[in-house]
Amino acid sequence: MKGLAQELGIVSPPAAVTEPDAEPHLRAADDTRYDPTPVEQKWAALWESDLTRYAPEPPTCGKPKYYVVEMLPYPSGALHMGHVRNYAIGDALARYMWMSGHNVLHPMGWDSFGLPAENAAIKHKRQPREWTLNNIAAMKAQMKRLGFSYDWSREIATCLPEYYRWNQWFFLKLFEKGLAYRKKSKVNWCPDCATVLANEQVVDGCCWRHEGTPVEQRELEQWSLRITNYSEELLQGLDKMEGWPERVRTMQRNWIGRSEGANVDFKLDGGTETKITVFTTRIDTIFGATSLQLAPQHPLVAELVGNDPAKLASLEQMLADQKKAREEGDIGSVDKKGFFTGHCAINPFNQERVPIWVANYILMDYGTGAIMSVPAHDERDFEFANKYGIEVRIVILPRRQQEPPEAGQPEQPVLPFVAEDSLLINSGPFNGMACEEAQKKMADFAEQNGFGKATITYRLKDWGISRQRYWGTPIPILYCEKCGLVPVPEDQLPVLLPENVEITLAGGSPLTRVKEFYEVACPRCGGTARRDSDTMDTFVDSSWYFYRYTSPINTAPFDSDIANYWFPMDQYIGGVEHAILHLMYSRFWTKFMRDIGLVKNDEPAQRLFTQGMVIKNGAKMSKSLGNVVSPDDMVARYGADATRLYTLFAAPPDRDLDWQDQGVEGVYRFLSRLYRFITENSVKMAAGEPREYDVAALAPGARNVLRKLHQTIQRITGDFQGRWHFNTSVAAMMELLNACMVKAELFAADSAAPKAFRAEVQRKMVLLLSPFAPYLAAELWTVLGEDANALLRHPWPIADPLLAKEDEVEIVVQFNGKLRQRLTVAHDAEDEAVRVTALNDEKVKEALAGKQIVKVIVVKNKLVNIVIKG
RNA sequence: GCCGGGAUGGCGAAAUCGGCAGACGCAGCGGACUUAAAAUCCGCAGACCAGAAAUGGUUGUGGGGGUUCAAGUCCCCCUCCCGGCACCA
Repeated sequence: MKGLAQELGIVSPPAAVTEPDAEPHLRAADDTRYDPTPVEQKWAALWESDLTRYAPEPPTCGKPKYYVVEMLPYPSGALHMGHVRNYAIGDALARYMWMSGHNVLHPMGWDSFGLPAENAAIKHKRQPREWTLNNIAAMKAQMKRLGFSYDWSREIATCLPEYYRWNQWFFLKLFEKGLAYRKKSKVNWCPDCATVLANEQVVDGCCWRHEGTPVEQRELEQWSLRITNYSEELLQGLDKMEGWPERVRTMQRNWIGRSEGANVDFKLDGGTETKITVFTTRIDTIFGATSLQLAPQHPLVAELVGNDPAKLASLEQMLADQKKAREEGDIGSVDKKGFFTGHCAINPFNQERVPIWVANYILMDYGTGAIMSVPAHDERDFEFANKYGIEVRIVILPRRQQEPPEAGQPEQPVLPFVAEDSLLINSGPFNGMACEEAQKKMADFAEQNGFGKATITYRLKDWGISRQRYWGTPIPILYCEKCGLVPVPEDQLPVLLPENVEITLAGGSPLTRVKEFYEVACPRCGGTARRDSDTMDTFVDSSWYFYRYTSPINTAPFDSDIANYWFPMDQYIGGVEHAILHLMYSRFWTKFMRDIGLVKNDEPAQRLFTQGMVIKNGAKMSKSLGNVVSPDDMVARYGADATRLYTLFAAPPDRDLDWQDQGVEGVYRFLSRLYRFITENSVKMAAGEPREYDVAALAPGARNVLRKLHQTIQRITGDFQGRWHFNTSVAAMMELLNACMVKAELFAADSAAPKAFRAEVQRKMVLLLSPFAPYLAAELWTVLGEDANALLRHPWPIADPLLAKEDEVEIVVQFNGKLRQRLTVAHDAEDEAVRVTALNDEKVKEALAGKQIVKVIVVKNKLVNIVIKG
């Protein structure tokens, strides 16, 4: 299969990864250190020529499948260290899985639509397509140089028609099922992007891409996807997703923001049938409602306010304040303001008249945009009521205060009093009920009498996907003068994005200016129609790309049978910044695909891993801070292996990593030592040569090295199967090498140690190294006379617990928990024997003189603690 | 305010089950090799006190309390840092 760039006919040759001459001091004439560049380039070239090297086997191979994906990058032009870290983690895991007998799928692709390409087009006068494809070529070259084990034959780029036509296909399916709909509404508009943003893309009132650019509210008609149809399932699913970090699950729960309550209709006083529906989570306090509060944008406000100039002015002011607060990002701290409309409504529970107010703290886009205000039992209502002198009526009391211990009035609770572990008072027929019971009974009562019902409200909103930009997937919809809205027939997909379009950030969607695209004949009536000129949010692209990897075919988004073999992903790896956006959208997409029969899984990924950021000098790497470390520079100086290994060694993968240039050097020194250790003492075994040897006959020094080897296998295998703390895996390899170097004579040419023993140590060291530093591993495997091409699927070494076990252990003797003496005893020695040994030790006896022993605690292989008095 | 995650030498960190705190590495110091340097190799190294030294003692995992023979680890309270949500009715 051809490579992607080839297939496309890349406009200019891929930018070579430049490897400037390394620092002179690293390459002195008699420098004995490992020079990674020629070695790594040799293997990179060999691996490049073998396109099926990292291809999975067919599902019938009988091996357990393992599907690991790292989040695909945006092709900005160059990899940064965060990418390297992300991919080094995934690559180590993929290689370990191959070696432990799995059928591994490990693909890579490009999230290649998006605004930066348009900005580059404006700034450098280059076409987004050309710019993007060149970036892909450059970054792919970097990835190959880094030695990642991707099956490039499955590479996808979301900006290509082969891919985005399926976005369009999905859109039509969503439209067919009523899950894609058009609505005119207030939307978030970023003036710098010159386009609309989804709610998820607004951070503190500003654009997620342009910190400090406040998002404006504009009234626009655009396409939305009904992700809210899945609110409940998206929420419920989180409980079962134990392979996902709690942090991400919590963030998604917060984002979905489910709250249980009830809608209640208040009729307008004055005989009309007009109703105001409020949403409340505390219907049990409805007898304490002393006003209704409407959001300034509430549709009824205009009618209630009429043309009273004072009220109109207040309303205007309120809207302006809200806008300002939103732009400053401190909505919560704004002073509560409001005014009485002059109208009242009727509380359906007690037929009381309650005044209707408009208040700036009521949000139109949550619940119904109207609330019943219960000042006694809600903090915000309390504050508002005090300011405007609205009645405060207590309708619940803490249980213990229901029957005062002494005569007299029950003690007043401190207001506002919100505890749900309370009982109702002043609530007519509901008096004496517990809050929880009342909530149910009152909602039922409302429903039976037709003025309300139990309701669940979510904070999650539908996903607005229209973008007024060029570089994205065209929305496959036409607007015909006669037929109205017409979906593009499926067999006419893809709707190709036109090329050579003039890009500006002004004047709405660039596509409206491309006549041959914009103006078309209606497929139904042949009359004049125009295309939807918006493109899709790029989060559509990334919502399903990992399915496409499994079978990039041209008759469907992917082959369902093959997808069902690989899905769910066993492991998904990426940055936590996608916790809500991408990870919520792709869960939604999976559920939709399941519902139309494309896949069987409910969730895309069994396990999710979110790696920490790479920072330097305590701050995120950025050009403006001048603290960016270029992977190319590191690769040129220390090699790909050392660069990757350092990203794993410097910190546990889930924590932020503070980059230190000298740290890479340390890891590089380790690789050099290992290189020298094996090349200078290499033990090659012939094909039929026996690999067995008598362990019991090994000299103590050799036995210690063998023990350390098996302990190292245990530790590294444990890290892969457990917490992924590869920093300790690397440390363990360093310890093993140190142990070998200390006993260098064991491996010298004239060594008395069995050849098979020496070979075993060297071979297993290389096997352990290979998931982390594949180039050096391949080189050393060859040095040992083995076939480096077979290394990828060579069985992972298995630790022998008997060989790993210590014969003797050092235990400590404590007096009341304080260390007093160290003793060496046999491993697993009987507690009683250890106790006797400890108590008979000269130093211990001396220290015990005149003291009374209260108790002696023996912990096997650890310590003896003597509890003394006096 | 609510939720989640953190705080361990000069620095990155380790200690996976309550049992020797500081593995491994960086930086540092001392030594070997070298005309010299680089590279490499060997050794020292939490802090404080005593000692010429070997060594001995005290103290020490953000702060305070508790449980325990024993706490970086478990419980309660507090401080600070990072992330998410936040006038969500």
